[in-house]
Amino acid sequence: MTKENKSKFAVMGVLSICPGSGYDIKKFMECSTSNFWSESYGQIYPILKQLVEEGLAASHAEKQEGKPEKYIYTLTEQGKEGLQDWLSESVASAVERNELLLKLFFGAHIPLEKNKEHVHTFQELQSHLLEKYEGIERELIAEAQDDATFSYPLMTVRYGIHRCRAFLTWCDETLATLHHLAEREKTAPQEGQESVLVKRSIPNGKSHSRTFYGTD
Amino acid sequence: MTKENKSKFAVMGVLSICPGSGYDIKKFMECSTSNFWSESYGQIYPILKQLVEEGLAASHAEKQEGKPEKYIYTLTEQGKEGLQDWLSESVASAVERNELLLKLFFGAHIPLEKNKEHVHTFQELQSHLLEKYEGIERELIAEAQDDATFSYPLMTVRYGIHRCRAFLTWCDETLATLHHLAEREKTAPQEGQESVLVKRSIPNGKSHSRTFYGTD
DNA sequence: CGTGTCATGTAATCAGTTACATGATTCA
DNA sequence: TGAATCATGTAACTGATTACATGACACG
Repeated sequence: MTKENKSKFAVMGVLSICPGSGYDIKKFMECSTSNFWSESYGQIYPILKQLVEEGLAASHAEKQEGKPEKYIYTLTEQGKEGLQDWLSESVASAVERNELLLKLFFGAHIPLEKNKEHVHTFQELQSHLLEKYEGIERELIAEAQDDATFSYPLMTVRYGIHRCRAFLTWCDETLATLHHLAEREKTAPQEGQESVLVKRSIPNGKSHSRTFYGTD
Repeated sequence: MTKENKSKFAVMGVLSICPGSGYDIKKFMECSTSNFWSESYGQIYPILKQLVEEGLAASHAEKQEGKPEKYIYTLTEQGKEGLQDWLSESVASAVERNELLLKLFFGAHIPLEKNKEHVHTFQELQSHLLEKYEGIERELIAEAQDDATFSYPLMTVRYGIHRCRAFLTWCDETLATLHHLAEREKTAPQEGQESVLVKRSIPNGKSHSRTFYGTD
């Protein structure tokens, strides 16, 4: 199988539990999968067209009262099979980029307070997310009682909750470290504007560059 | 400031602590920032050229014994300032895609065992990562004793450790849920191949589509 | 009649990976 | 001589966002 596009399966997944228009798909994702997946119209509409061409979905126009007509897409049997095949395939784990960590890694270049701010902003974000997830969790637990189907979305929310809590713990720890570092800085001789990191950089290529933190 | 490219600052960051060639930058990232950031040559070399054009870096050729010549890049004063400015800017938090969660969300479409496999694979990955991070942590703790500079990379490793542990907890929990679901399935009347999710899908657009799990 | 929402689409652009092309040097 | 590593680069392609263009319909 040629390296398939995940967006396609995201769209098929939404159609599988709720046939609808491109517009509907976007709306669905925004309220249901937005914390781990979203698509723009620029992706959705071409994919929908492609799905029909490949016989994985079928569309029909539908008149609505008081609203413009829309094209409802439904997965074909072939489409359902295709989705199931993809769902069964093992997950390709990609390394995700993290801007916060990138900034923090080079944090010695800027005032300590700035780093604290970054962590603090992240902390607030995570605590809001946690609240949001816990709200969704409550709803889903209720629904999962009589319909086991809801257990799956629930698992994804639980993932978010575990992650949020871990990040909040890390924030506390990191803010404490930063605070501790600030204490040290006060007593130790001042380095001025120029950061320590820059000073210890290797001026020419002769010296074999050292591993800064890694294994491998 | 026009929406700036993060790759550029990643490269500048590496140069700030260790001037070197494009090749060196790649190597550095592979052993130091690979769990939250990496770049390909296709990005690095054009960026290096661009940095020189913008006066943010300077390069000079350097002959090496037993190896081909290489071009060493060093940040200029302007480059250092540019980096510091970016490091001080607040972090733009983007929603990251998660293929595992996408598959799990639609997990009701496939046999329970398949979902277990996905979680189990993820579990193994996380436990290997945790081991790796803990190894790096030990090294960095030692180094951070005499050089506070290493506290920053250490924070990024701690982030990884907290996250790994949370994910491992989630894996245990989720595997238990899946196990529990399997027990239920045995006693409950069989649904056959067709999944419940598909059955409860809304057949036409008349019915206002319900929120499947979300707030907002 | 203007604004807001519903609805569909395309074009331009950007970001990023992969594959490819080249070549020096060392070592078995 | 051929493989391995060091080293630099480009071209093609894919993936994805953003901006843009269009238009129906409702409501104030």
